[in-house]
Amino acid sequence: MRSLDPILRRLRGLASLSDAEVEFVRGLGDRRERRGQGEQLVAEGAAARPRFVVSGWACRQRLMPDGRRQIFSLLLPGDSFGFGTRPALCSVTALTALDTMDAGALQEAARRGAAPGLARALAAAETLDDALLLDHAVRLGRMTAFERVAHFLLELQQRLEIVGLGDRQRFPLPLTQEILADALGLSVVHVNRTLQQLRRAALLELRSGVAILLEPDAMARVCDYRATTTLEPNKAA
Amino acid sequence: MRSLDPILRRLRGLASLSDAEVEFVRGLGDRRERRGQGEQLVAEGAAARPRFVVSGWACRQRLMPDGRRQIFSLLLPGDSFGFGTRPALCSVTALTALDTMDAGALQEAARRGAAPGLARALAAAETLDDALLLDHAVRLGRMTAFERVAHFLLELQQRLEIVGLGDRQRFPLPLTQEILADALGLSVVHVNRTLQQLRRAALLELRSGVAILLEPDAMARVCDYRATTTLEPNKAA
DNA sequence: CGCTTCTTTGACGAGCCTCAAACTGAGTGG
DNA sequence: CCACTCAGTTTGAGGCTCGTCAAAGAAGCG
Repeated sequence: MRSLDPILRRLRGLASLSDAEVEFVRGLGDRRERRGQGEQLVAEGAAARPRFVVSGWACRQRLMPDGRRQIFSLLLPGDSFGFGTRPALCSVTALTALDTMDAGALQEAARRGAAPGLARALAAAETLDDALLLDHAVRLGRMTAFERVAHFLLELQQRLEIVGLGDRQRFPLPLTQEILADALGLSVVHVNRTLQQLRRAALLELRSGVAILLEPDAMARVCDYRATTTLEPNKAA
Repeated sequence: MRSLDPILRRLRGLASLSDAEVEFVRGLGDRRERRGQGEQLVAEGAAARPRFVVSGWACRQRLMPDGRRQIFSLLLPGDSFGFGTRPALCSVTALTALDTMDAGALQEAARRGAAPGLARALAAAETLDDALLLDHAVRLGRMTAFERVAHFLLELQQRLEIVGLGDRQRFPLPLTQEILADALGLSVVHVNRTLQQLRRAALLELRSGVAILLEPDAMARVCDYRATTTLEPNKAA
């Protein structure tokens, strides 16, 4: 089941999994759900069931009554959401067409101790999410528009490379500038101008949904990007 | 032990506690630690031991190499930090002189099922922290300076009232404008001018470390403030 | 008191936003 | 196959918000 690769790559990057655990995840393949762009997967305050993103992009977000939106994080293929038993603190919305997979059985297995590796991977995933949210708060509160965009693109590059959807320089970016604006706390117009600035600086190329970081290291320097990782890197391949 | 009131008030606001559990918390009173203003309580990446703030204010924050600072949340009397077993994602620093109390025994009791009420309260506290962090991200990303300050003051009013350190209008505010600036993603000068704007609008009074919200409801309207609470309010007094 | 920290004020400029309109490209239907 | 539409991107003009720099008050504190 090739389509589960991002999920497995992500989990194995977060903790070592036994062969049985890998098979267990592969066996989850049923219980898919397909959602269209713009559909809400989880409402704020609702009890969510645990799921993985199989393909497509989603986000956690909140809307203000006057229409302003803040995106807290992007959910990429391989990412999980709805774990933990509490009601959702923000809504989850599909940014593109989306395939998700139910992970209730996985959560249950981890909970009762049947899959220690998976349990560790899920805990690490949660920690990583929290760390990325702090990174995001720093972007929003203390970085310039130029730094925010660069920093955000570097984060996406890293996360997508981990799940096998991009390399060190190139990755899919199926987002409108409006979505970037709502994630980065900027206006659409200013996102547009900032992207042009990155292009003029020969740091970035954008072509039909693909981003190319021409000089990732230089880009990381201008925004003080440092990869956010968990502390237990996977020792196994 | 009157000094433990904020802690007990907060926990009982998050979940119903048995009498035994209340006594258990009271019995924790030893193992205090006193820290001076500016001291770091937890370093980023360090393993933290669980503690309560008994008195004084602290914050979670990150520093950028060039000196920029982002404050993620304030820790008020009654607040806990260092729970959970993972290394700290950001540092914790005393904003005033500070008294903390070790809560290792409490965490242990909750973990092994000996104190279900306390366990629920701790889980609710964590959820609330997460929710407040999302509120904060919305402030940083999508609110004007005026809205940010108003919204932040309303949050503080609510949290302090819960722990018995203020009423509907009045509460202690032992923060410099620089700290407010680093929390709200603004410059000190602009925080100053925004506070004056709130005073001119007859919404706020500040006198020697005490804030007075002259019209909390009007203030809540201008920044669309809605109290962030957990879903299990305490039924008992 | 004299020092330091914090607050306040002014002047100025840059960053970012808003409004508005033109442009592009990918459907879509005639 | 060609308008036509619609979402998204780009550009321009103008202005407000907010930041920076600098210095003057005010307020704690030893």
